[in-house]
Amino acid sequence: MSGRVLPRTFYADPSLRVARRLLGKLLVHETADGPTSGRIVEVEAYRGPADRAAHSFGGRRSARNEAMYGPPGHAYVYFIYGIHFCMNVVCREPDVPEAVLLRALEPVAGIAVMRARRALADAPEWRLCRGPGALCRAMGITRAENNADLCRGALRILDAPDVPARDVARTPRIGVDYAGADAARPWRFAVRSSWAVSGRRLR
DNA sequence: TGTCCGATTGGT
DNA sequence: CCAATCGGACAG
Repeated sequence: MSGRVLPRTFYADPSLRVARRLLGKLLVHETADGPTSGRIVEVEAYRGPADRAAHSFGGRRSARNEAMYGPPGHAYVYFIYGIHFCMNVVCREPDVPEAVLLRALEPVAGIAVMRARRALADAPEWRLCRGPGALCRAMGITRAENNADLCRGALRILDAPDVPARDVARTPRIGVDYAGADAARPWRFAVRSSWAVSGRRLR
């Protein structure tokens, strides 16, 4: 599992740009269970105080979303529906709360470990990291990884070839119908050719 | 302190 | 379509 760790400057940009560029990169997590990794194939940009769908909408700041206000290149992990965790990558400089939600990966390494963690009988590989909650479960990402530095440590993102524009789809974000006009903005990015992408089939 | 509901998932 | 399951956000 080699490859350069993405430098902090990669994340010090608007979430829309970071989201697009994150496609194709490799998320790695080394735990006591063993290493797991996957290629990022679906993400969503959350754009800060002006974005009704963002946890930082209106400048909301609390213990839960504090990581969003921290330096770029860190994880923002939150607990949702009493069951699942979701992982975001924090963007931009401190006090500018933008982030990118990781929604799906193509499993690359540690597939047996992922399958064991998912506790889904005979889960096919393409299902292991499909969806933000599923991805965290398979990768062993929980509350403990909130605020983790992605540039050094057990949870990190490695550089890998960019996905060409013709293979990238843009759609509205999923599960944010409450966000009014912002619900329709095309801030979800997904790799068309990937079988691991969540939701409805892309074109 | 009490109520409401979510950036989800998997099974019916 | 719906239950699972809990803690954040906000009203009072």
